[in-house]
Amino acid sequence: MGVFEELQERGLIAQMTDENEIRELVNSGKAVFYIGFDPTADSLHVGHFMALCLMKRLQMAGNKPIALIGGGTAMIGDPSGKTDMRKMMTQETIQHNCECFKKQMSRFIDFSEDKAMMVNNADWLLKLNYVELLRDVGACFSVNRMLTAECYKQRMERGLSFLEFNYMIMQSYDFLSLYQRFGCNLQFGGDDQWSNMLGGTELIRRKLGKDAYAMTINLLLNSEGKKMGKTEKGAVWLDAEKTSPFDFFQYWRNVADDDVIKCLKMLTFLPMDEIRELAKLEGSELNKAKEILAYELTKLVHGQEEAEKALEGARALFGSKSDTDNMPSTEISSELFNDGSIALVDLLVETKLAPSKGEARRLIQQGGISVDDEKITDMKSEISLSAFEKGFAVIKKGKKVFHKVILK
RNA sequence: GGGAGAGUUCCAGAGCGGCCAAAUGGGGCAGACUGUAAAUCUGUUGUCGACGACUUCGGUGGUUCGAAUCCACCCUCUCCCA
Repeated sequence: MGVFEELQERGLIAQMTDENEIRELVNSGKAVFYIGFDPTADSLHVGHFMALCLMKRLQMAGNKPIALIGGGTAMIGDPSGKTDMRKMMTQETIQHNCECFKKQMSRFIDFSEDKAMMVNNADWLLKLNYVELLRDVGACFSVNRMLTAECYKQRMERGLSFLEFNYMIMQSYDFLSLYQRFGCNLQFGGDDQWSNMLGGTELIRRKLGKDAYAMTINLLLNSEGKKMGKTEKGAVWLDAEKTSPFDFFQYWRNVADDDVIKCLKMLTFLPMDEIRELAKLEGSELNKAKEILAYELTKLVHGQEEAEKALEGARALFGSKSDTDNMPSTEISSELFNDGSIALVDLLVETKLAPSKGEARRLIQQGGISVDDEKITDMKSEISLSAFEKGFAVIKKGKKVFHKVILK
């Protein structure tokens, strides 16, 4: 079984320009392909992670990946599938984000010995001359055709600026450039990129009379059809500073029953045989599969050590043992105490368990807060220094959020 | 360039001089039930020294005892005509 078949079986493949050609290229291990990442934030998130996994899978099969960082395209902003216009990003922010991306990517992909490359499209896009580009590339695009592209559909109702409209041209130009520089004739990406990618293959055909191919992978959607990897608080980041390994672990530990197997298939490197076994589990047994999913992903993103810690921490907490070593924590100084005690409300705000005192009061009133396993419902409660005799206290918010408060 | 309309709290979307911290729905948070799942039901959802006070309805000024609501100018967006 080739890598292509494996991708297929894992449910990753969404659309392709030419199945046979792509299968051939990829399975023979001779493909040079690229995936683009626009630095729109200072950390990669789960969506990027899928693409990185794809890269890794193909790299393991002998193919050569090019990671394209979109320092140039980020200046434009991809309108695909977006309902609103993006805020324009400053050049400094983009530069900063590029650096962050680079760092994170090198952890997943092996860039040594020319086994993979990393390039930034700012290197060629920013130098472009407007009129030259129009004559060179603009002539190859039909506005009529572009307007019918799926990715602009939502925007046709709410408005699309000329700036964003050009995104497709920029991405197409990238593909052309990479083809010419590195012989890259394959582009992969999320399914929302399909139109943009087709633009590239067509540009190459028109300009060079050569064939290039594109393939998209399915977006990670949950059983309700919403994008996964997002929480109310924003994306689930790969940066440990932005999403702690414990929270990351918990996110996957808590996926819906219907989504576990899909996630295992699409996001982990577990052999398919093993996944098929797990797929037989039913009811509460599925919790095992969830635990494996969470562990595997945390291991991939944060390393084995962090994954073990998160797993043990979670087990201890939910298994009512008293292991507090791996719990998210906040250090507070005794200066915050007045006459040997601090209002619980203030403590909740201090630990960021509640964004405001009002919210903190509500949590307490509704019975959502316990301190050292003791439920507290009086919103005027004070926590005295004596509660910290062992050096710390554990606050539990709701059913799943644990937090250790350490006294300094 | 001409004309028409819109901008409200996390989102969608009511309100069109006082009864508005602002209907309703979604989302979030918490409670019950459970398997750290889903569904369901209940409560809650601007801030604070909290039966009260303070700051919010694109921005800046104005009218008024009183403005999200009326007026002027500005900004942004949508639509129609060119």
